Amino acid sequence: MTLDEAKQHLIQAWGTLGSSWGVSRTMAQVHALLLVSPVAMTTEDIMEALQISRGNVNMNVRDLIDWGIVRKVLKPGERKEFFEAEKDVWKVGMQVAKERKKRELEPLIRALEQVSTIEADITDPDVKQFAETVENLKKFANNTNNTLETIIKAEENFFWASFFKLFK
Amino acid sequence: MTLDEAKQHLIQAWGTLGSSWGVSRTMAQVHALLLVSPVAMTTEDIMEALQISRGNVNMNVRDLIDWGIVRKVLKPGERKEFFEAEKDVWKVGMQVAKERKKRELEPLIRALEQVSTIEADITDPDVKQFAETVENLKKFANNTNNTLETIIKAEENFFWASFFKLFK
DNA sequence: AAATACTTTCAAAATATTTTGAAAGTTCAA
DNA sequence: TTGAACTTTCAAAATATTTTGAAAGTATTT
Repeated sequence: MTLDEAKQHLIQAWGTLGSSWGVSRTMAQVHALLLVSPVAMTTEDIMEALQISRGNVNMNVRDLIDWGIVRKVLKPGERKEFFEAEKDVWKVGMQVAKERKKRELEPLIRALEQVSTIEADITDPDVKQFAETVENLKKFANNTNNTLETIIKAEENFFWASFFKLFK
Repeated sequence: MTLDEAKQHLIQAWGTLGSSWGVSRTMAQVHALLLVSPVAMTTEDIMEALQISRGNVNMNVRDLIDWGIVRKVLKPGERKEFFEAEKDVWKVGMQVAKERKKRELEPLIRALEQVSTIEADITDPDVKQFAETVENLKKFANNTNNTLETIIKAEENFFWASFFKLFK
């Protein structure tokens, strides 16, 4: 397998996986492309490499930037914008965990809070069982949220710790 | 908020969230419906409650059964099949983690193994950096896989432990 | 100020996914 | 074996998502 074949394979695999992670195939492919590119790429480069339109590249790159896993880089003397992916896979993982927590878990927790304001006869066994299910869901969601929070915090501290070591 | 309103709210919220978890809205809604139903439901009940077609109910219930979070129950004397959701949200969470591990993480790891069989000049800096990125992805994926494995195993042991306690 | 080099937007087109419902399949009782 | 009660399948329709590309927008140079 040559380098280019290997890259193609990885981009394909990443793209396929994307869909099960709630990310569109193209967005995942753009991410993979930047991840394995040794240099920052322009919109044109990405269009060419993945055979997709300008608008498509623009939207997906913007989303990846929103996720905090791709950066815009400006090269002195160049008008064009270049894009590069965060290469530290741990940081990528943490960033994704952080965003998913914010986008998925937190809205769920808010919805559950809402639903648990139900005002009904607590002696009704149906009400009681519903209240219990919601309570369990809340506990579960909060527990997951806290666990993620702890892991993310720990990772961030670890990151800053190694960062500050540079100045010691 | 009445019981029925609260149920509707929860079913809606669960459905909305489903999409970001790579599960179709309807499948998530069927799950939520069964989760908050105090009794097992028939295909007709689900059709009625969610206003969806027979075929749709059939497919989604089958998928939920595949995920291991909904069970078919047969009532003596009844020809119809009834469905009920696993009510223990921890078990549901573990089951989902287990399935996602199998369906998403494991294929990724296999793809990465494939890609790392690249045979190319290791002195080429581009090849070297690619190999490194793949190596890091592998480490990350394996680490996540092992962590999940450990958590799932721990939960299962815990479950069986409490189960056996019943007989002490 | 005008031309140039780029980026962004967004309505329409293409594509992918989900849903329907009727027909085919299955099971069971008589 | 037939018919009634139910479940499953799947091609076509409906719906949702993604992609395109040209026009509008923005920034920089001349």
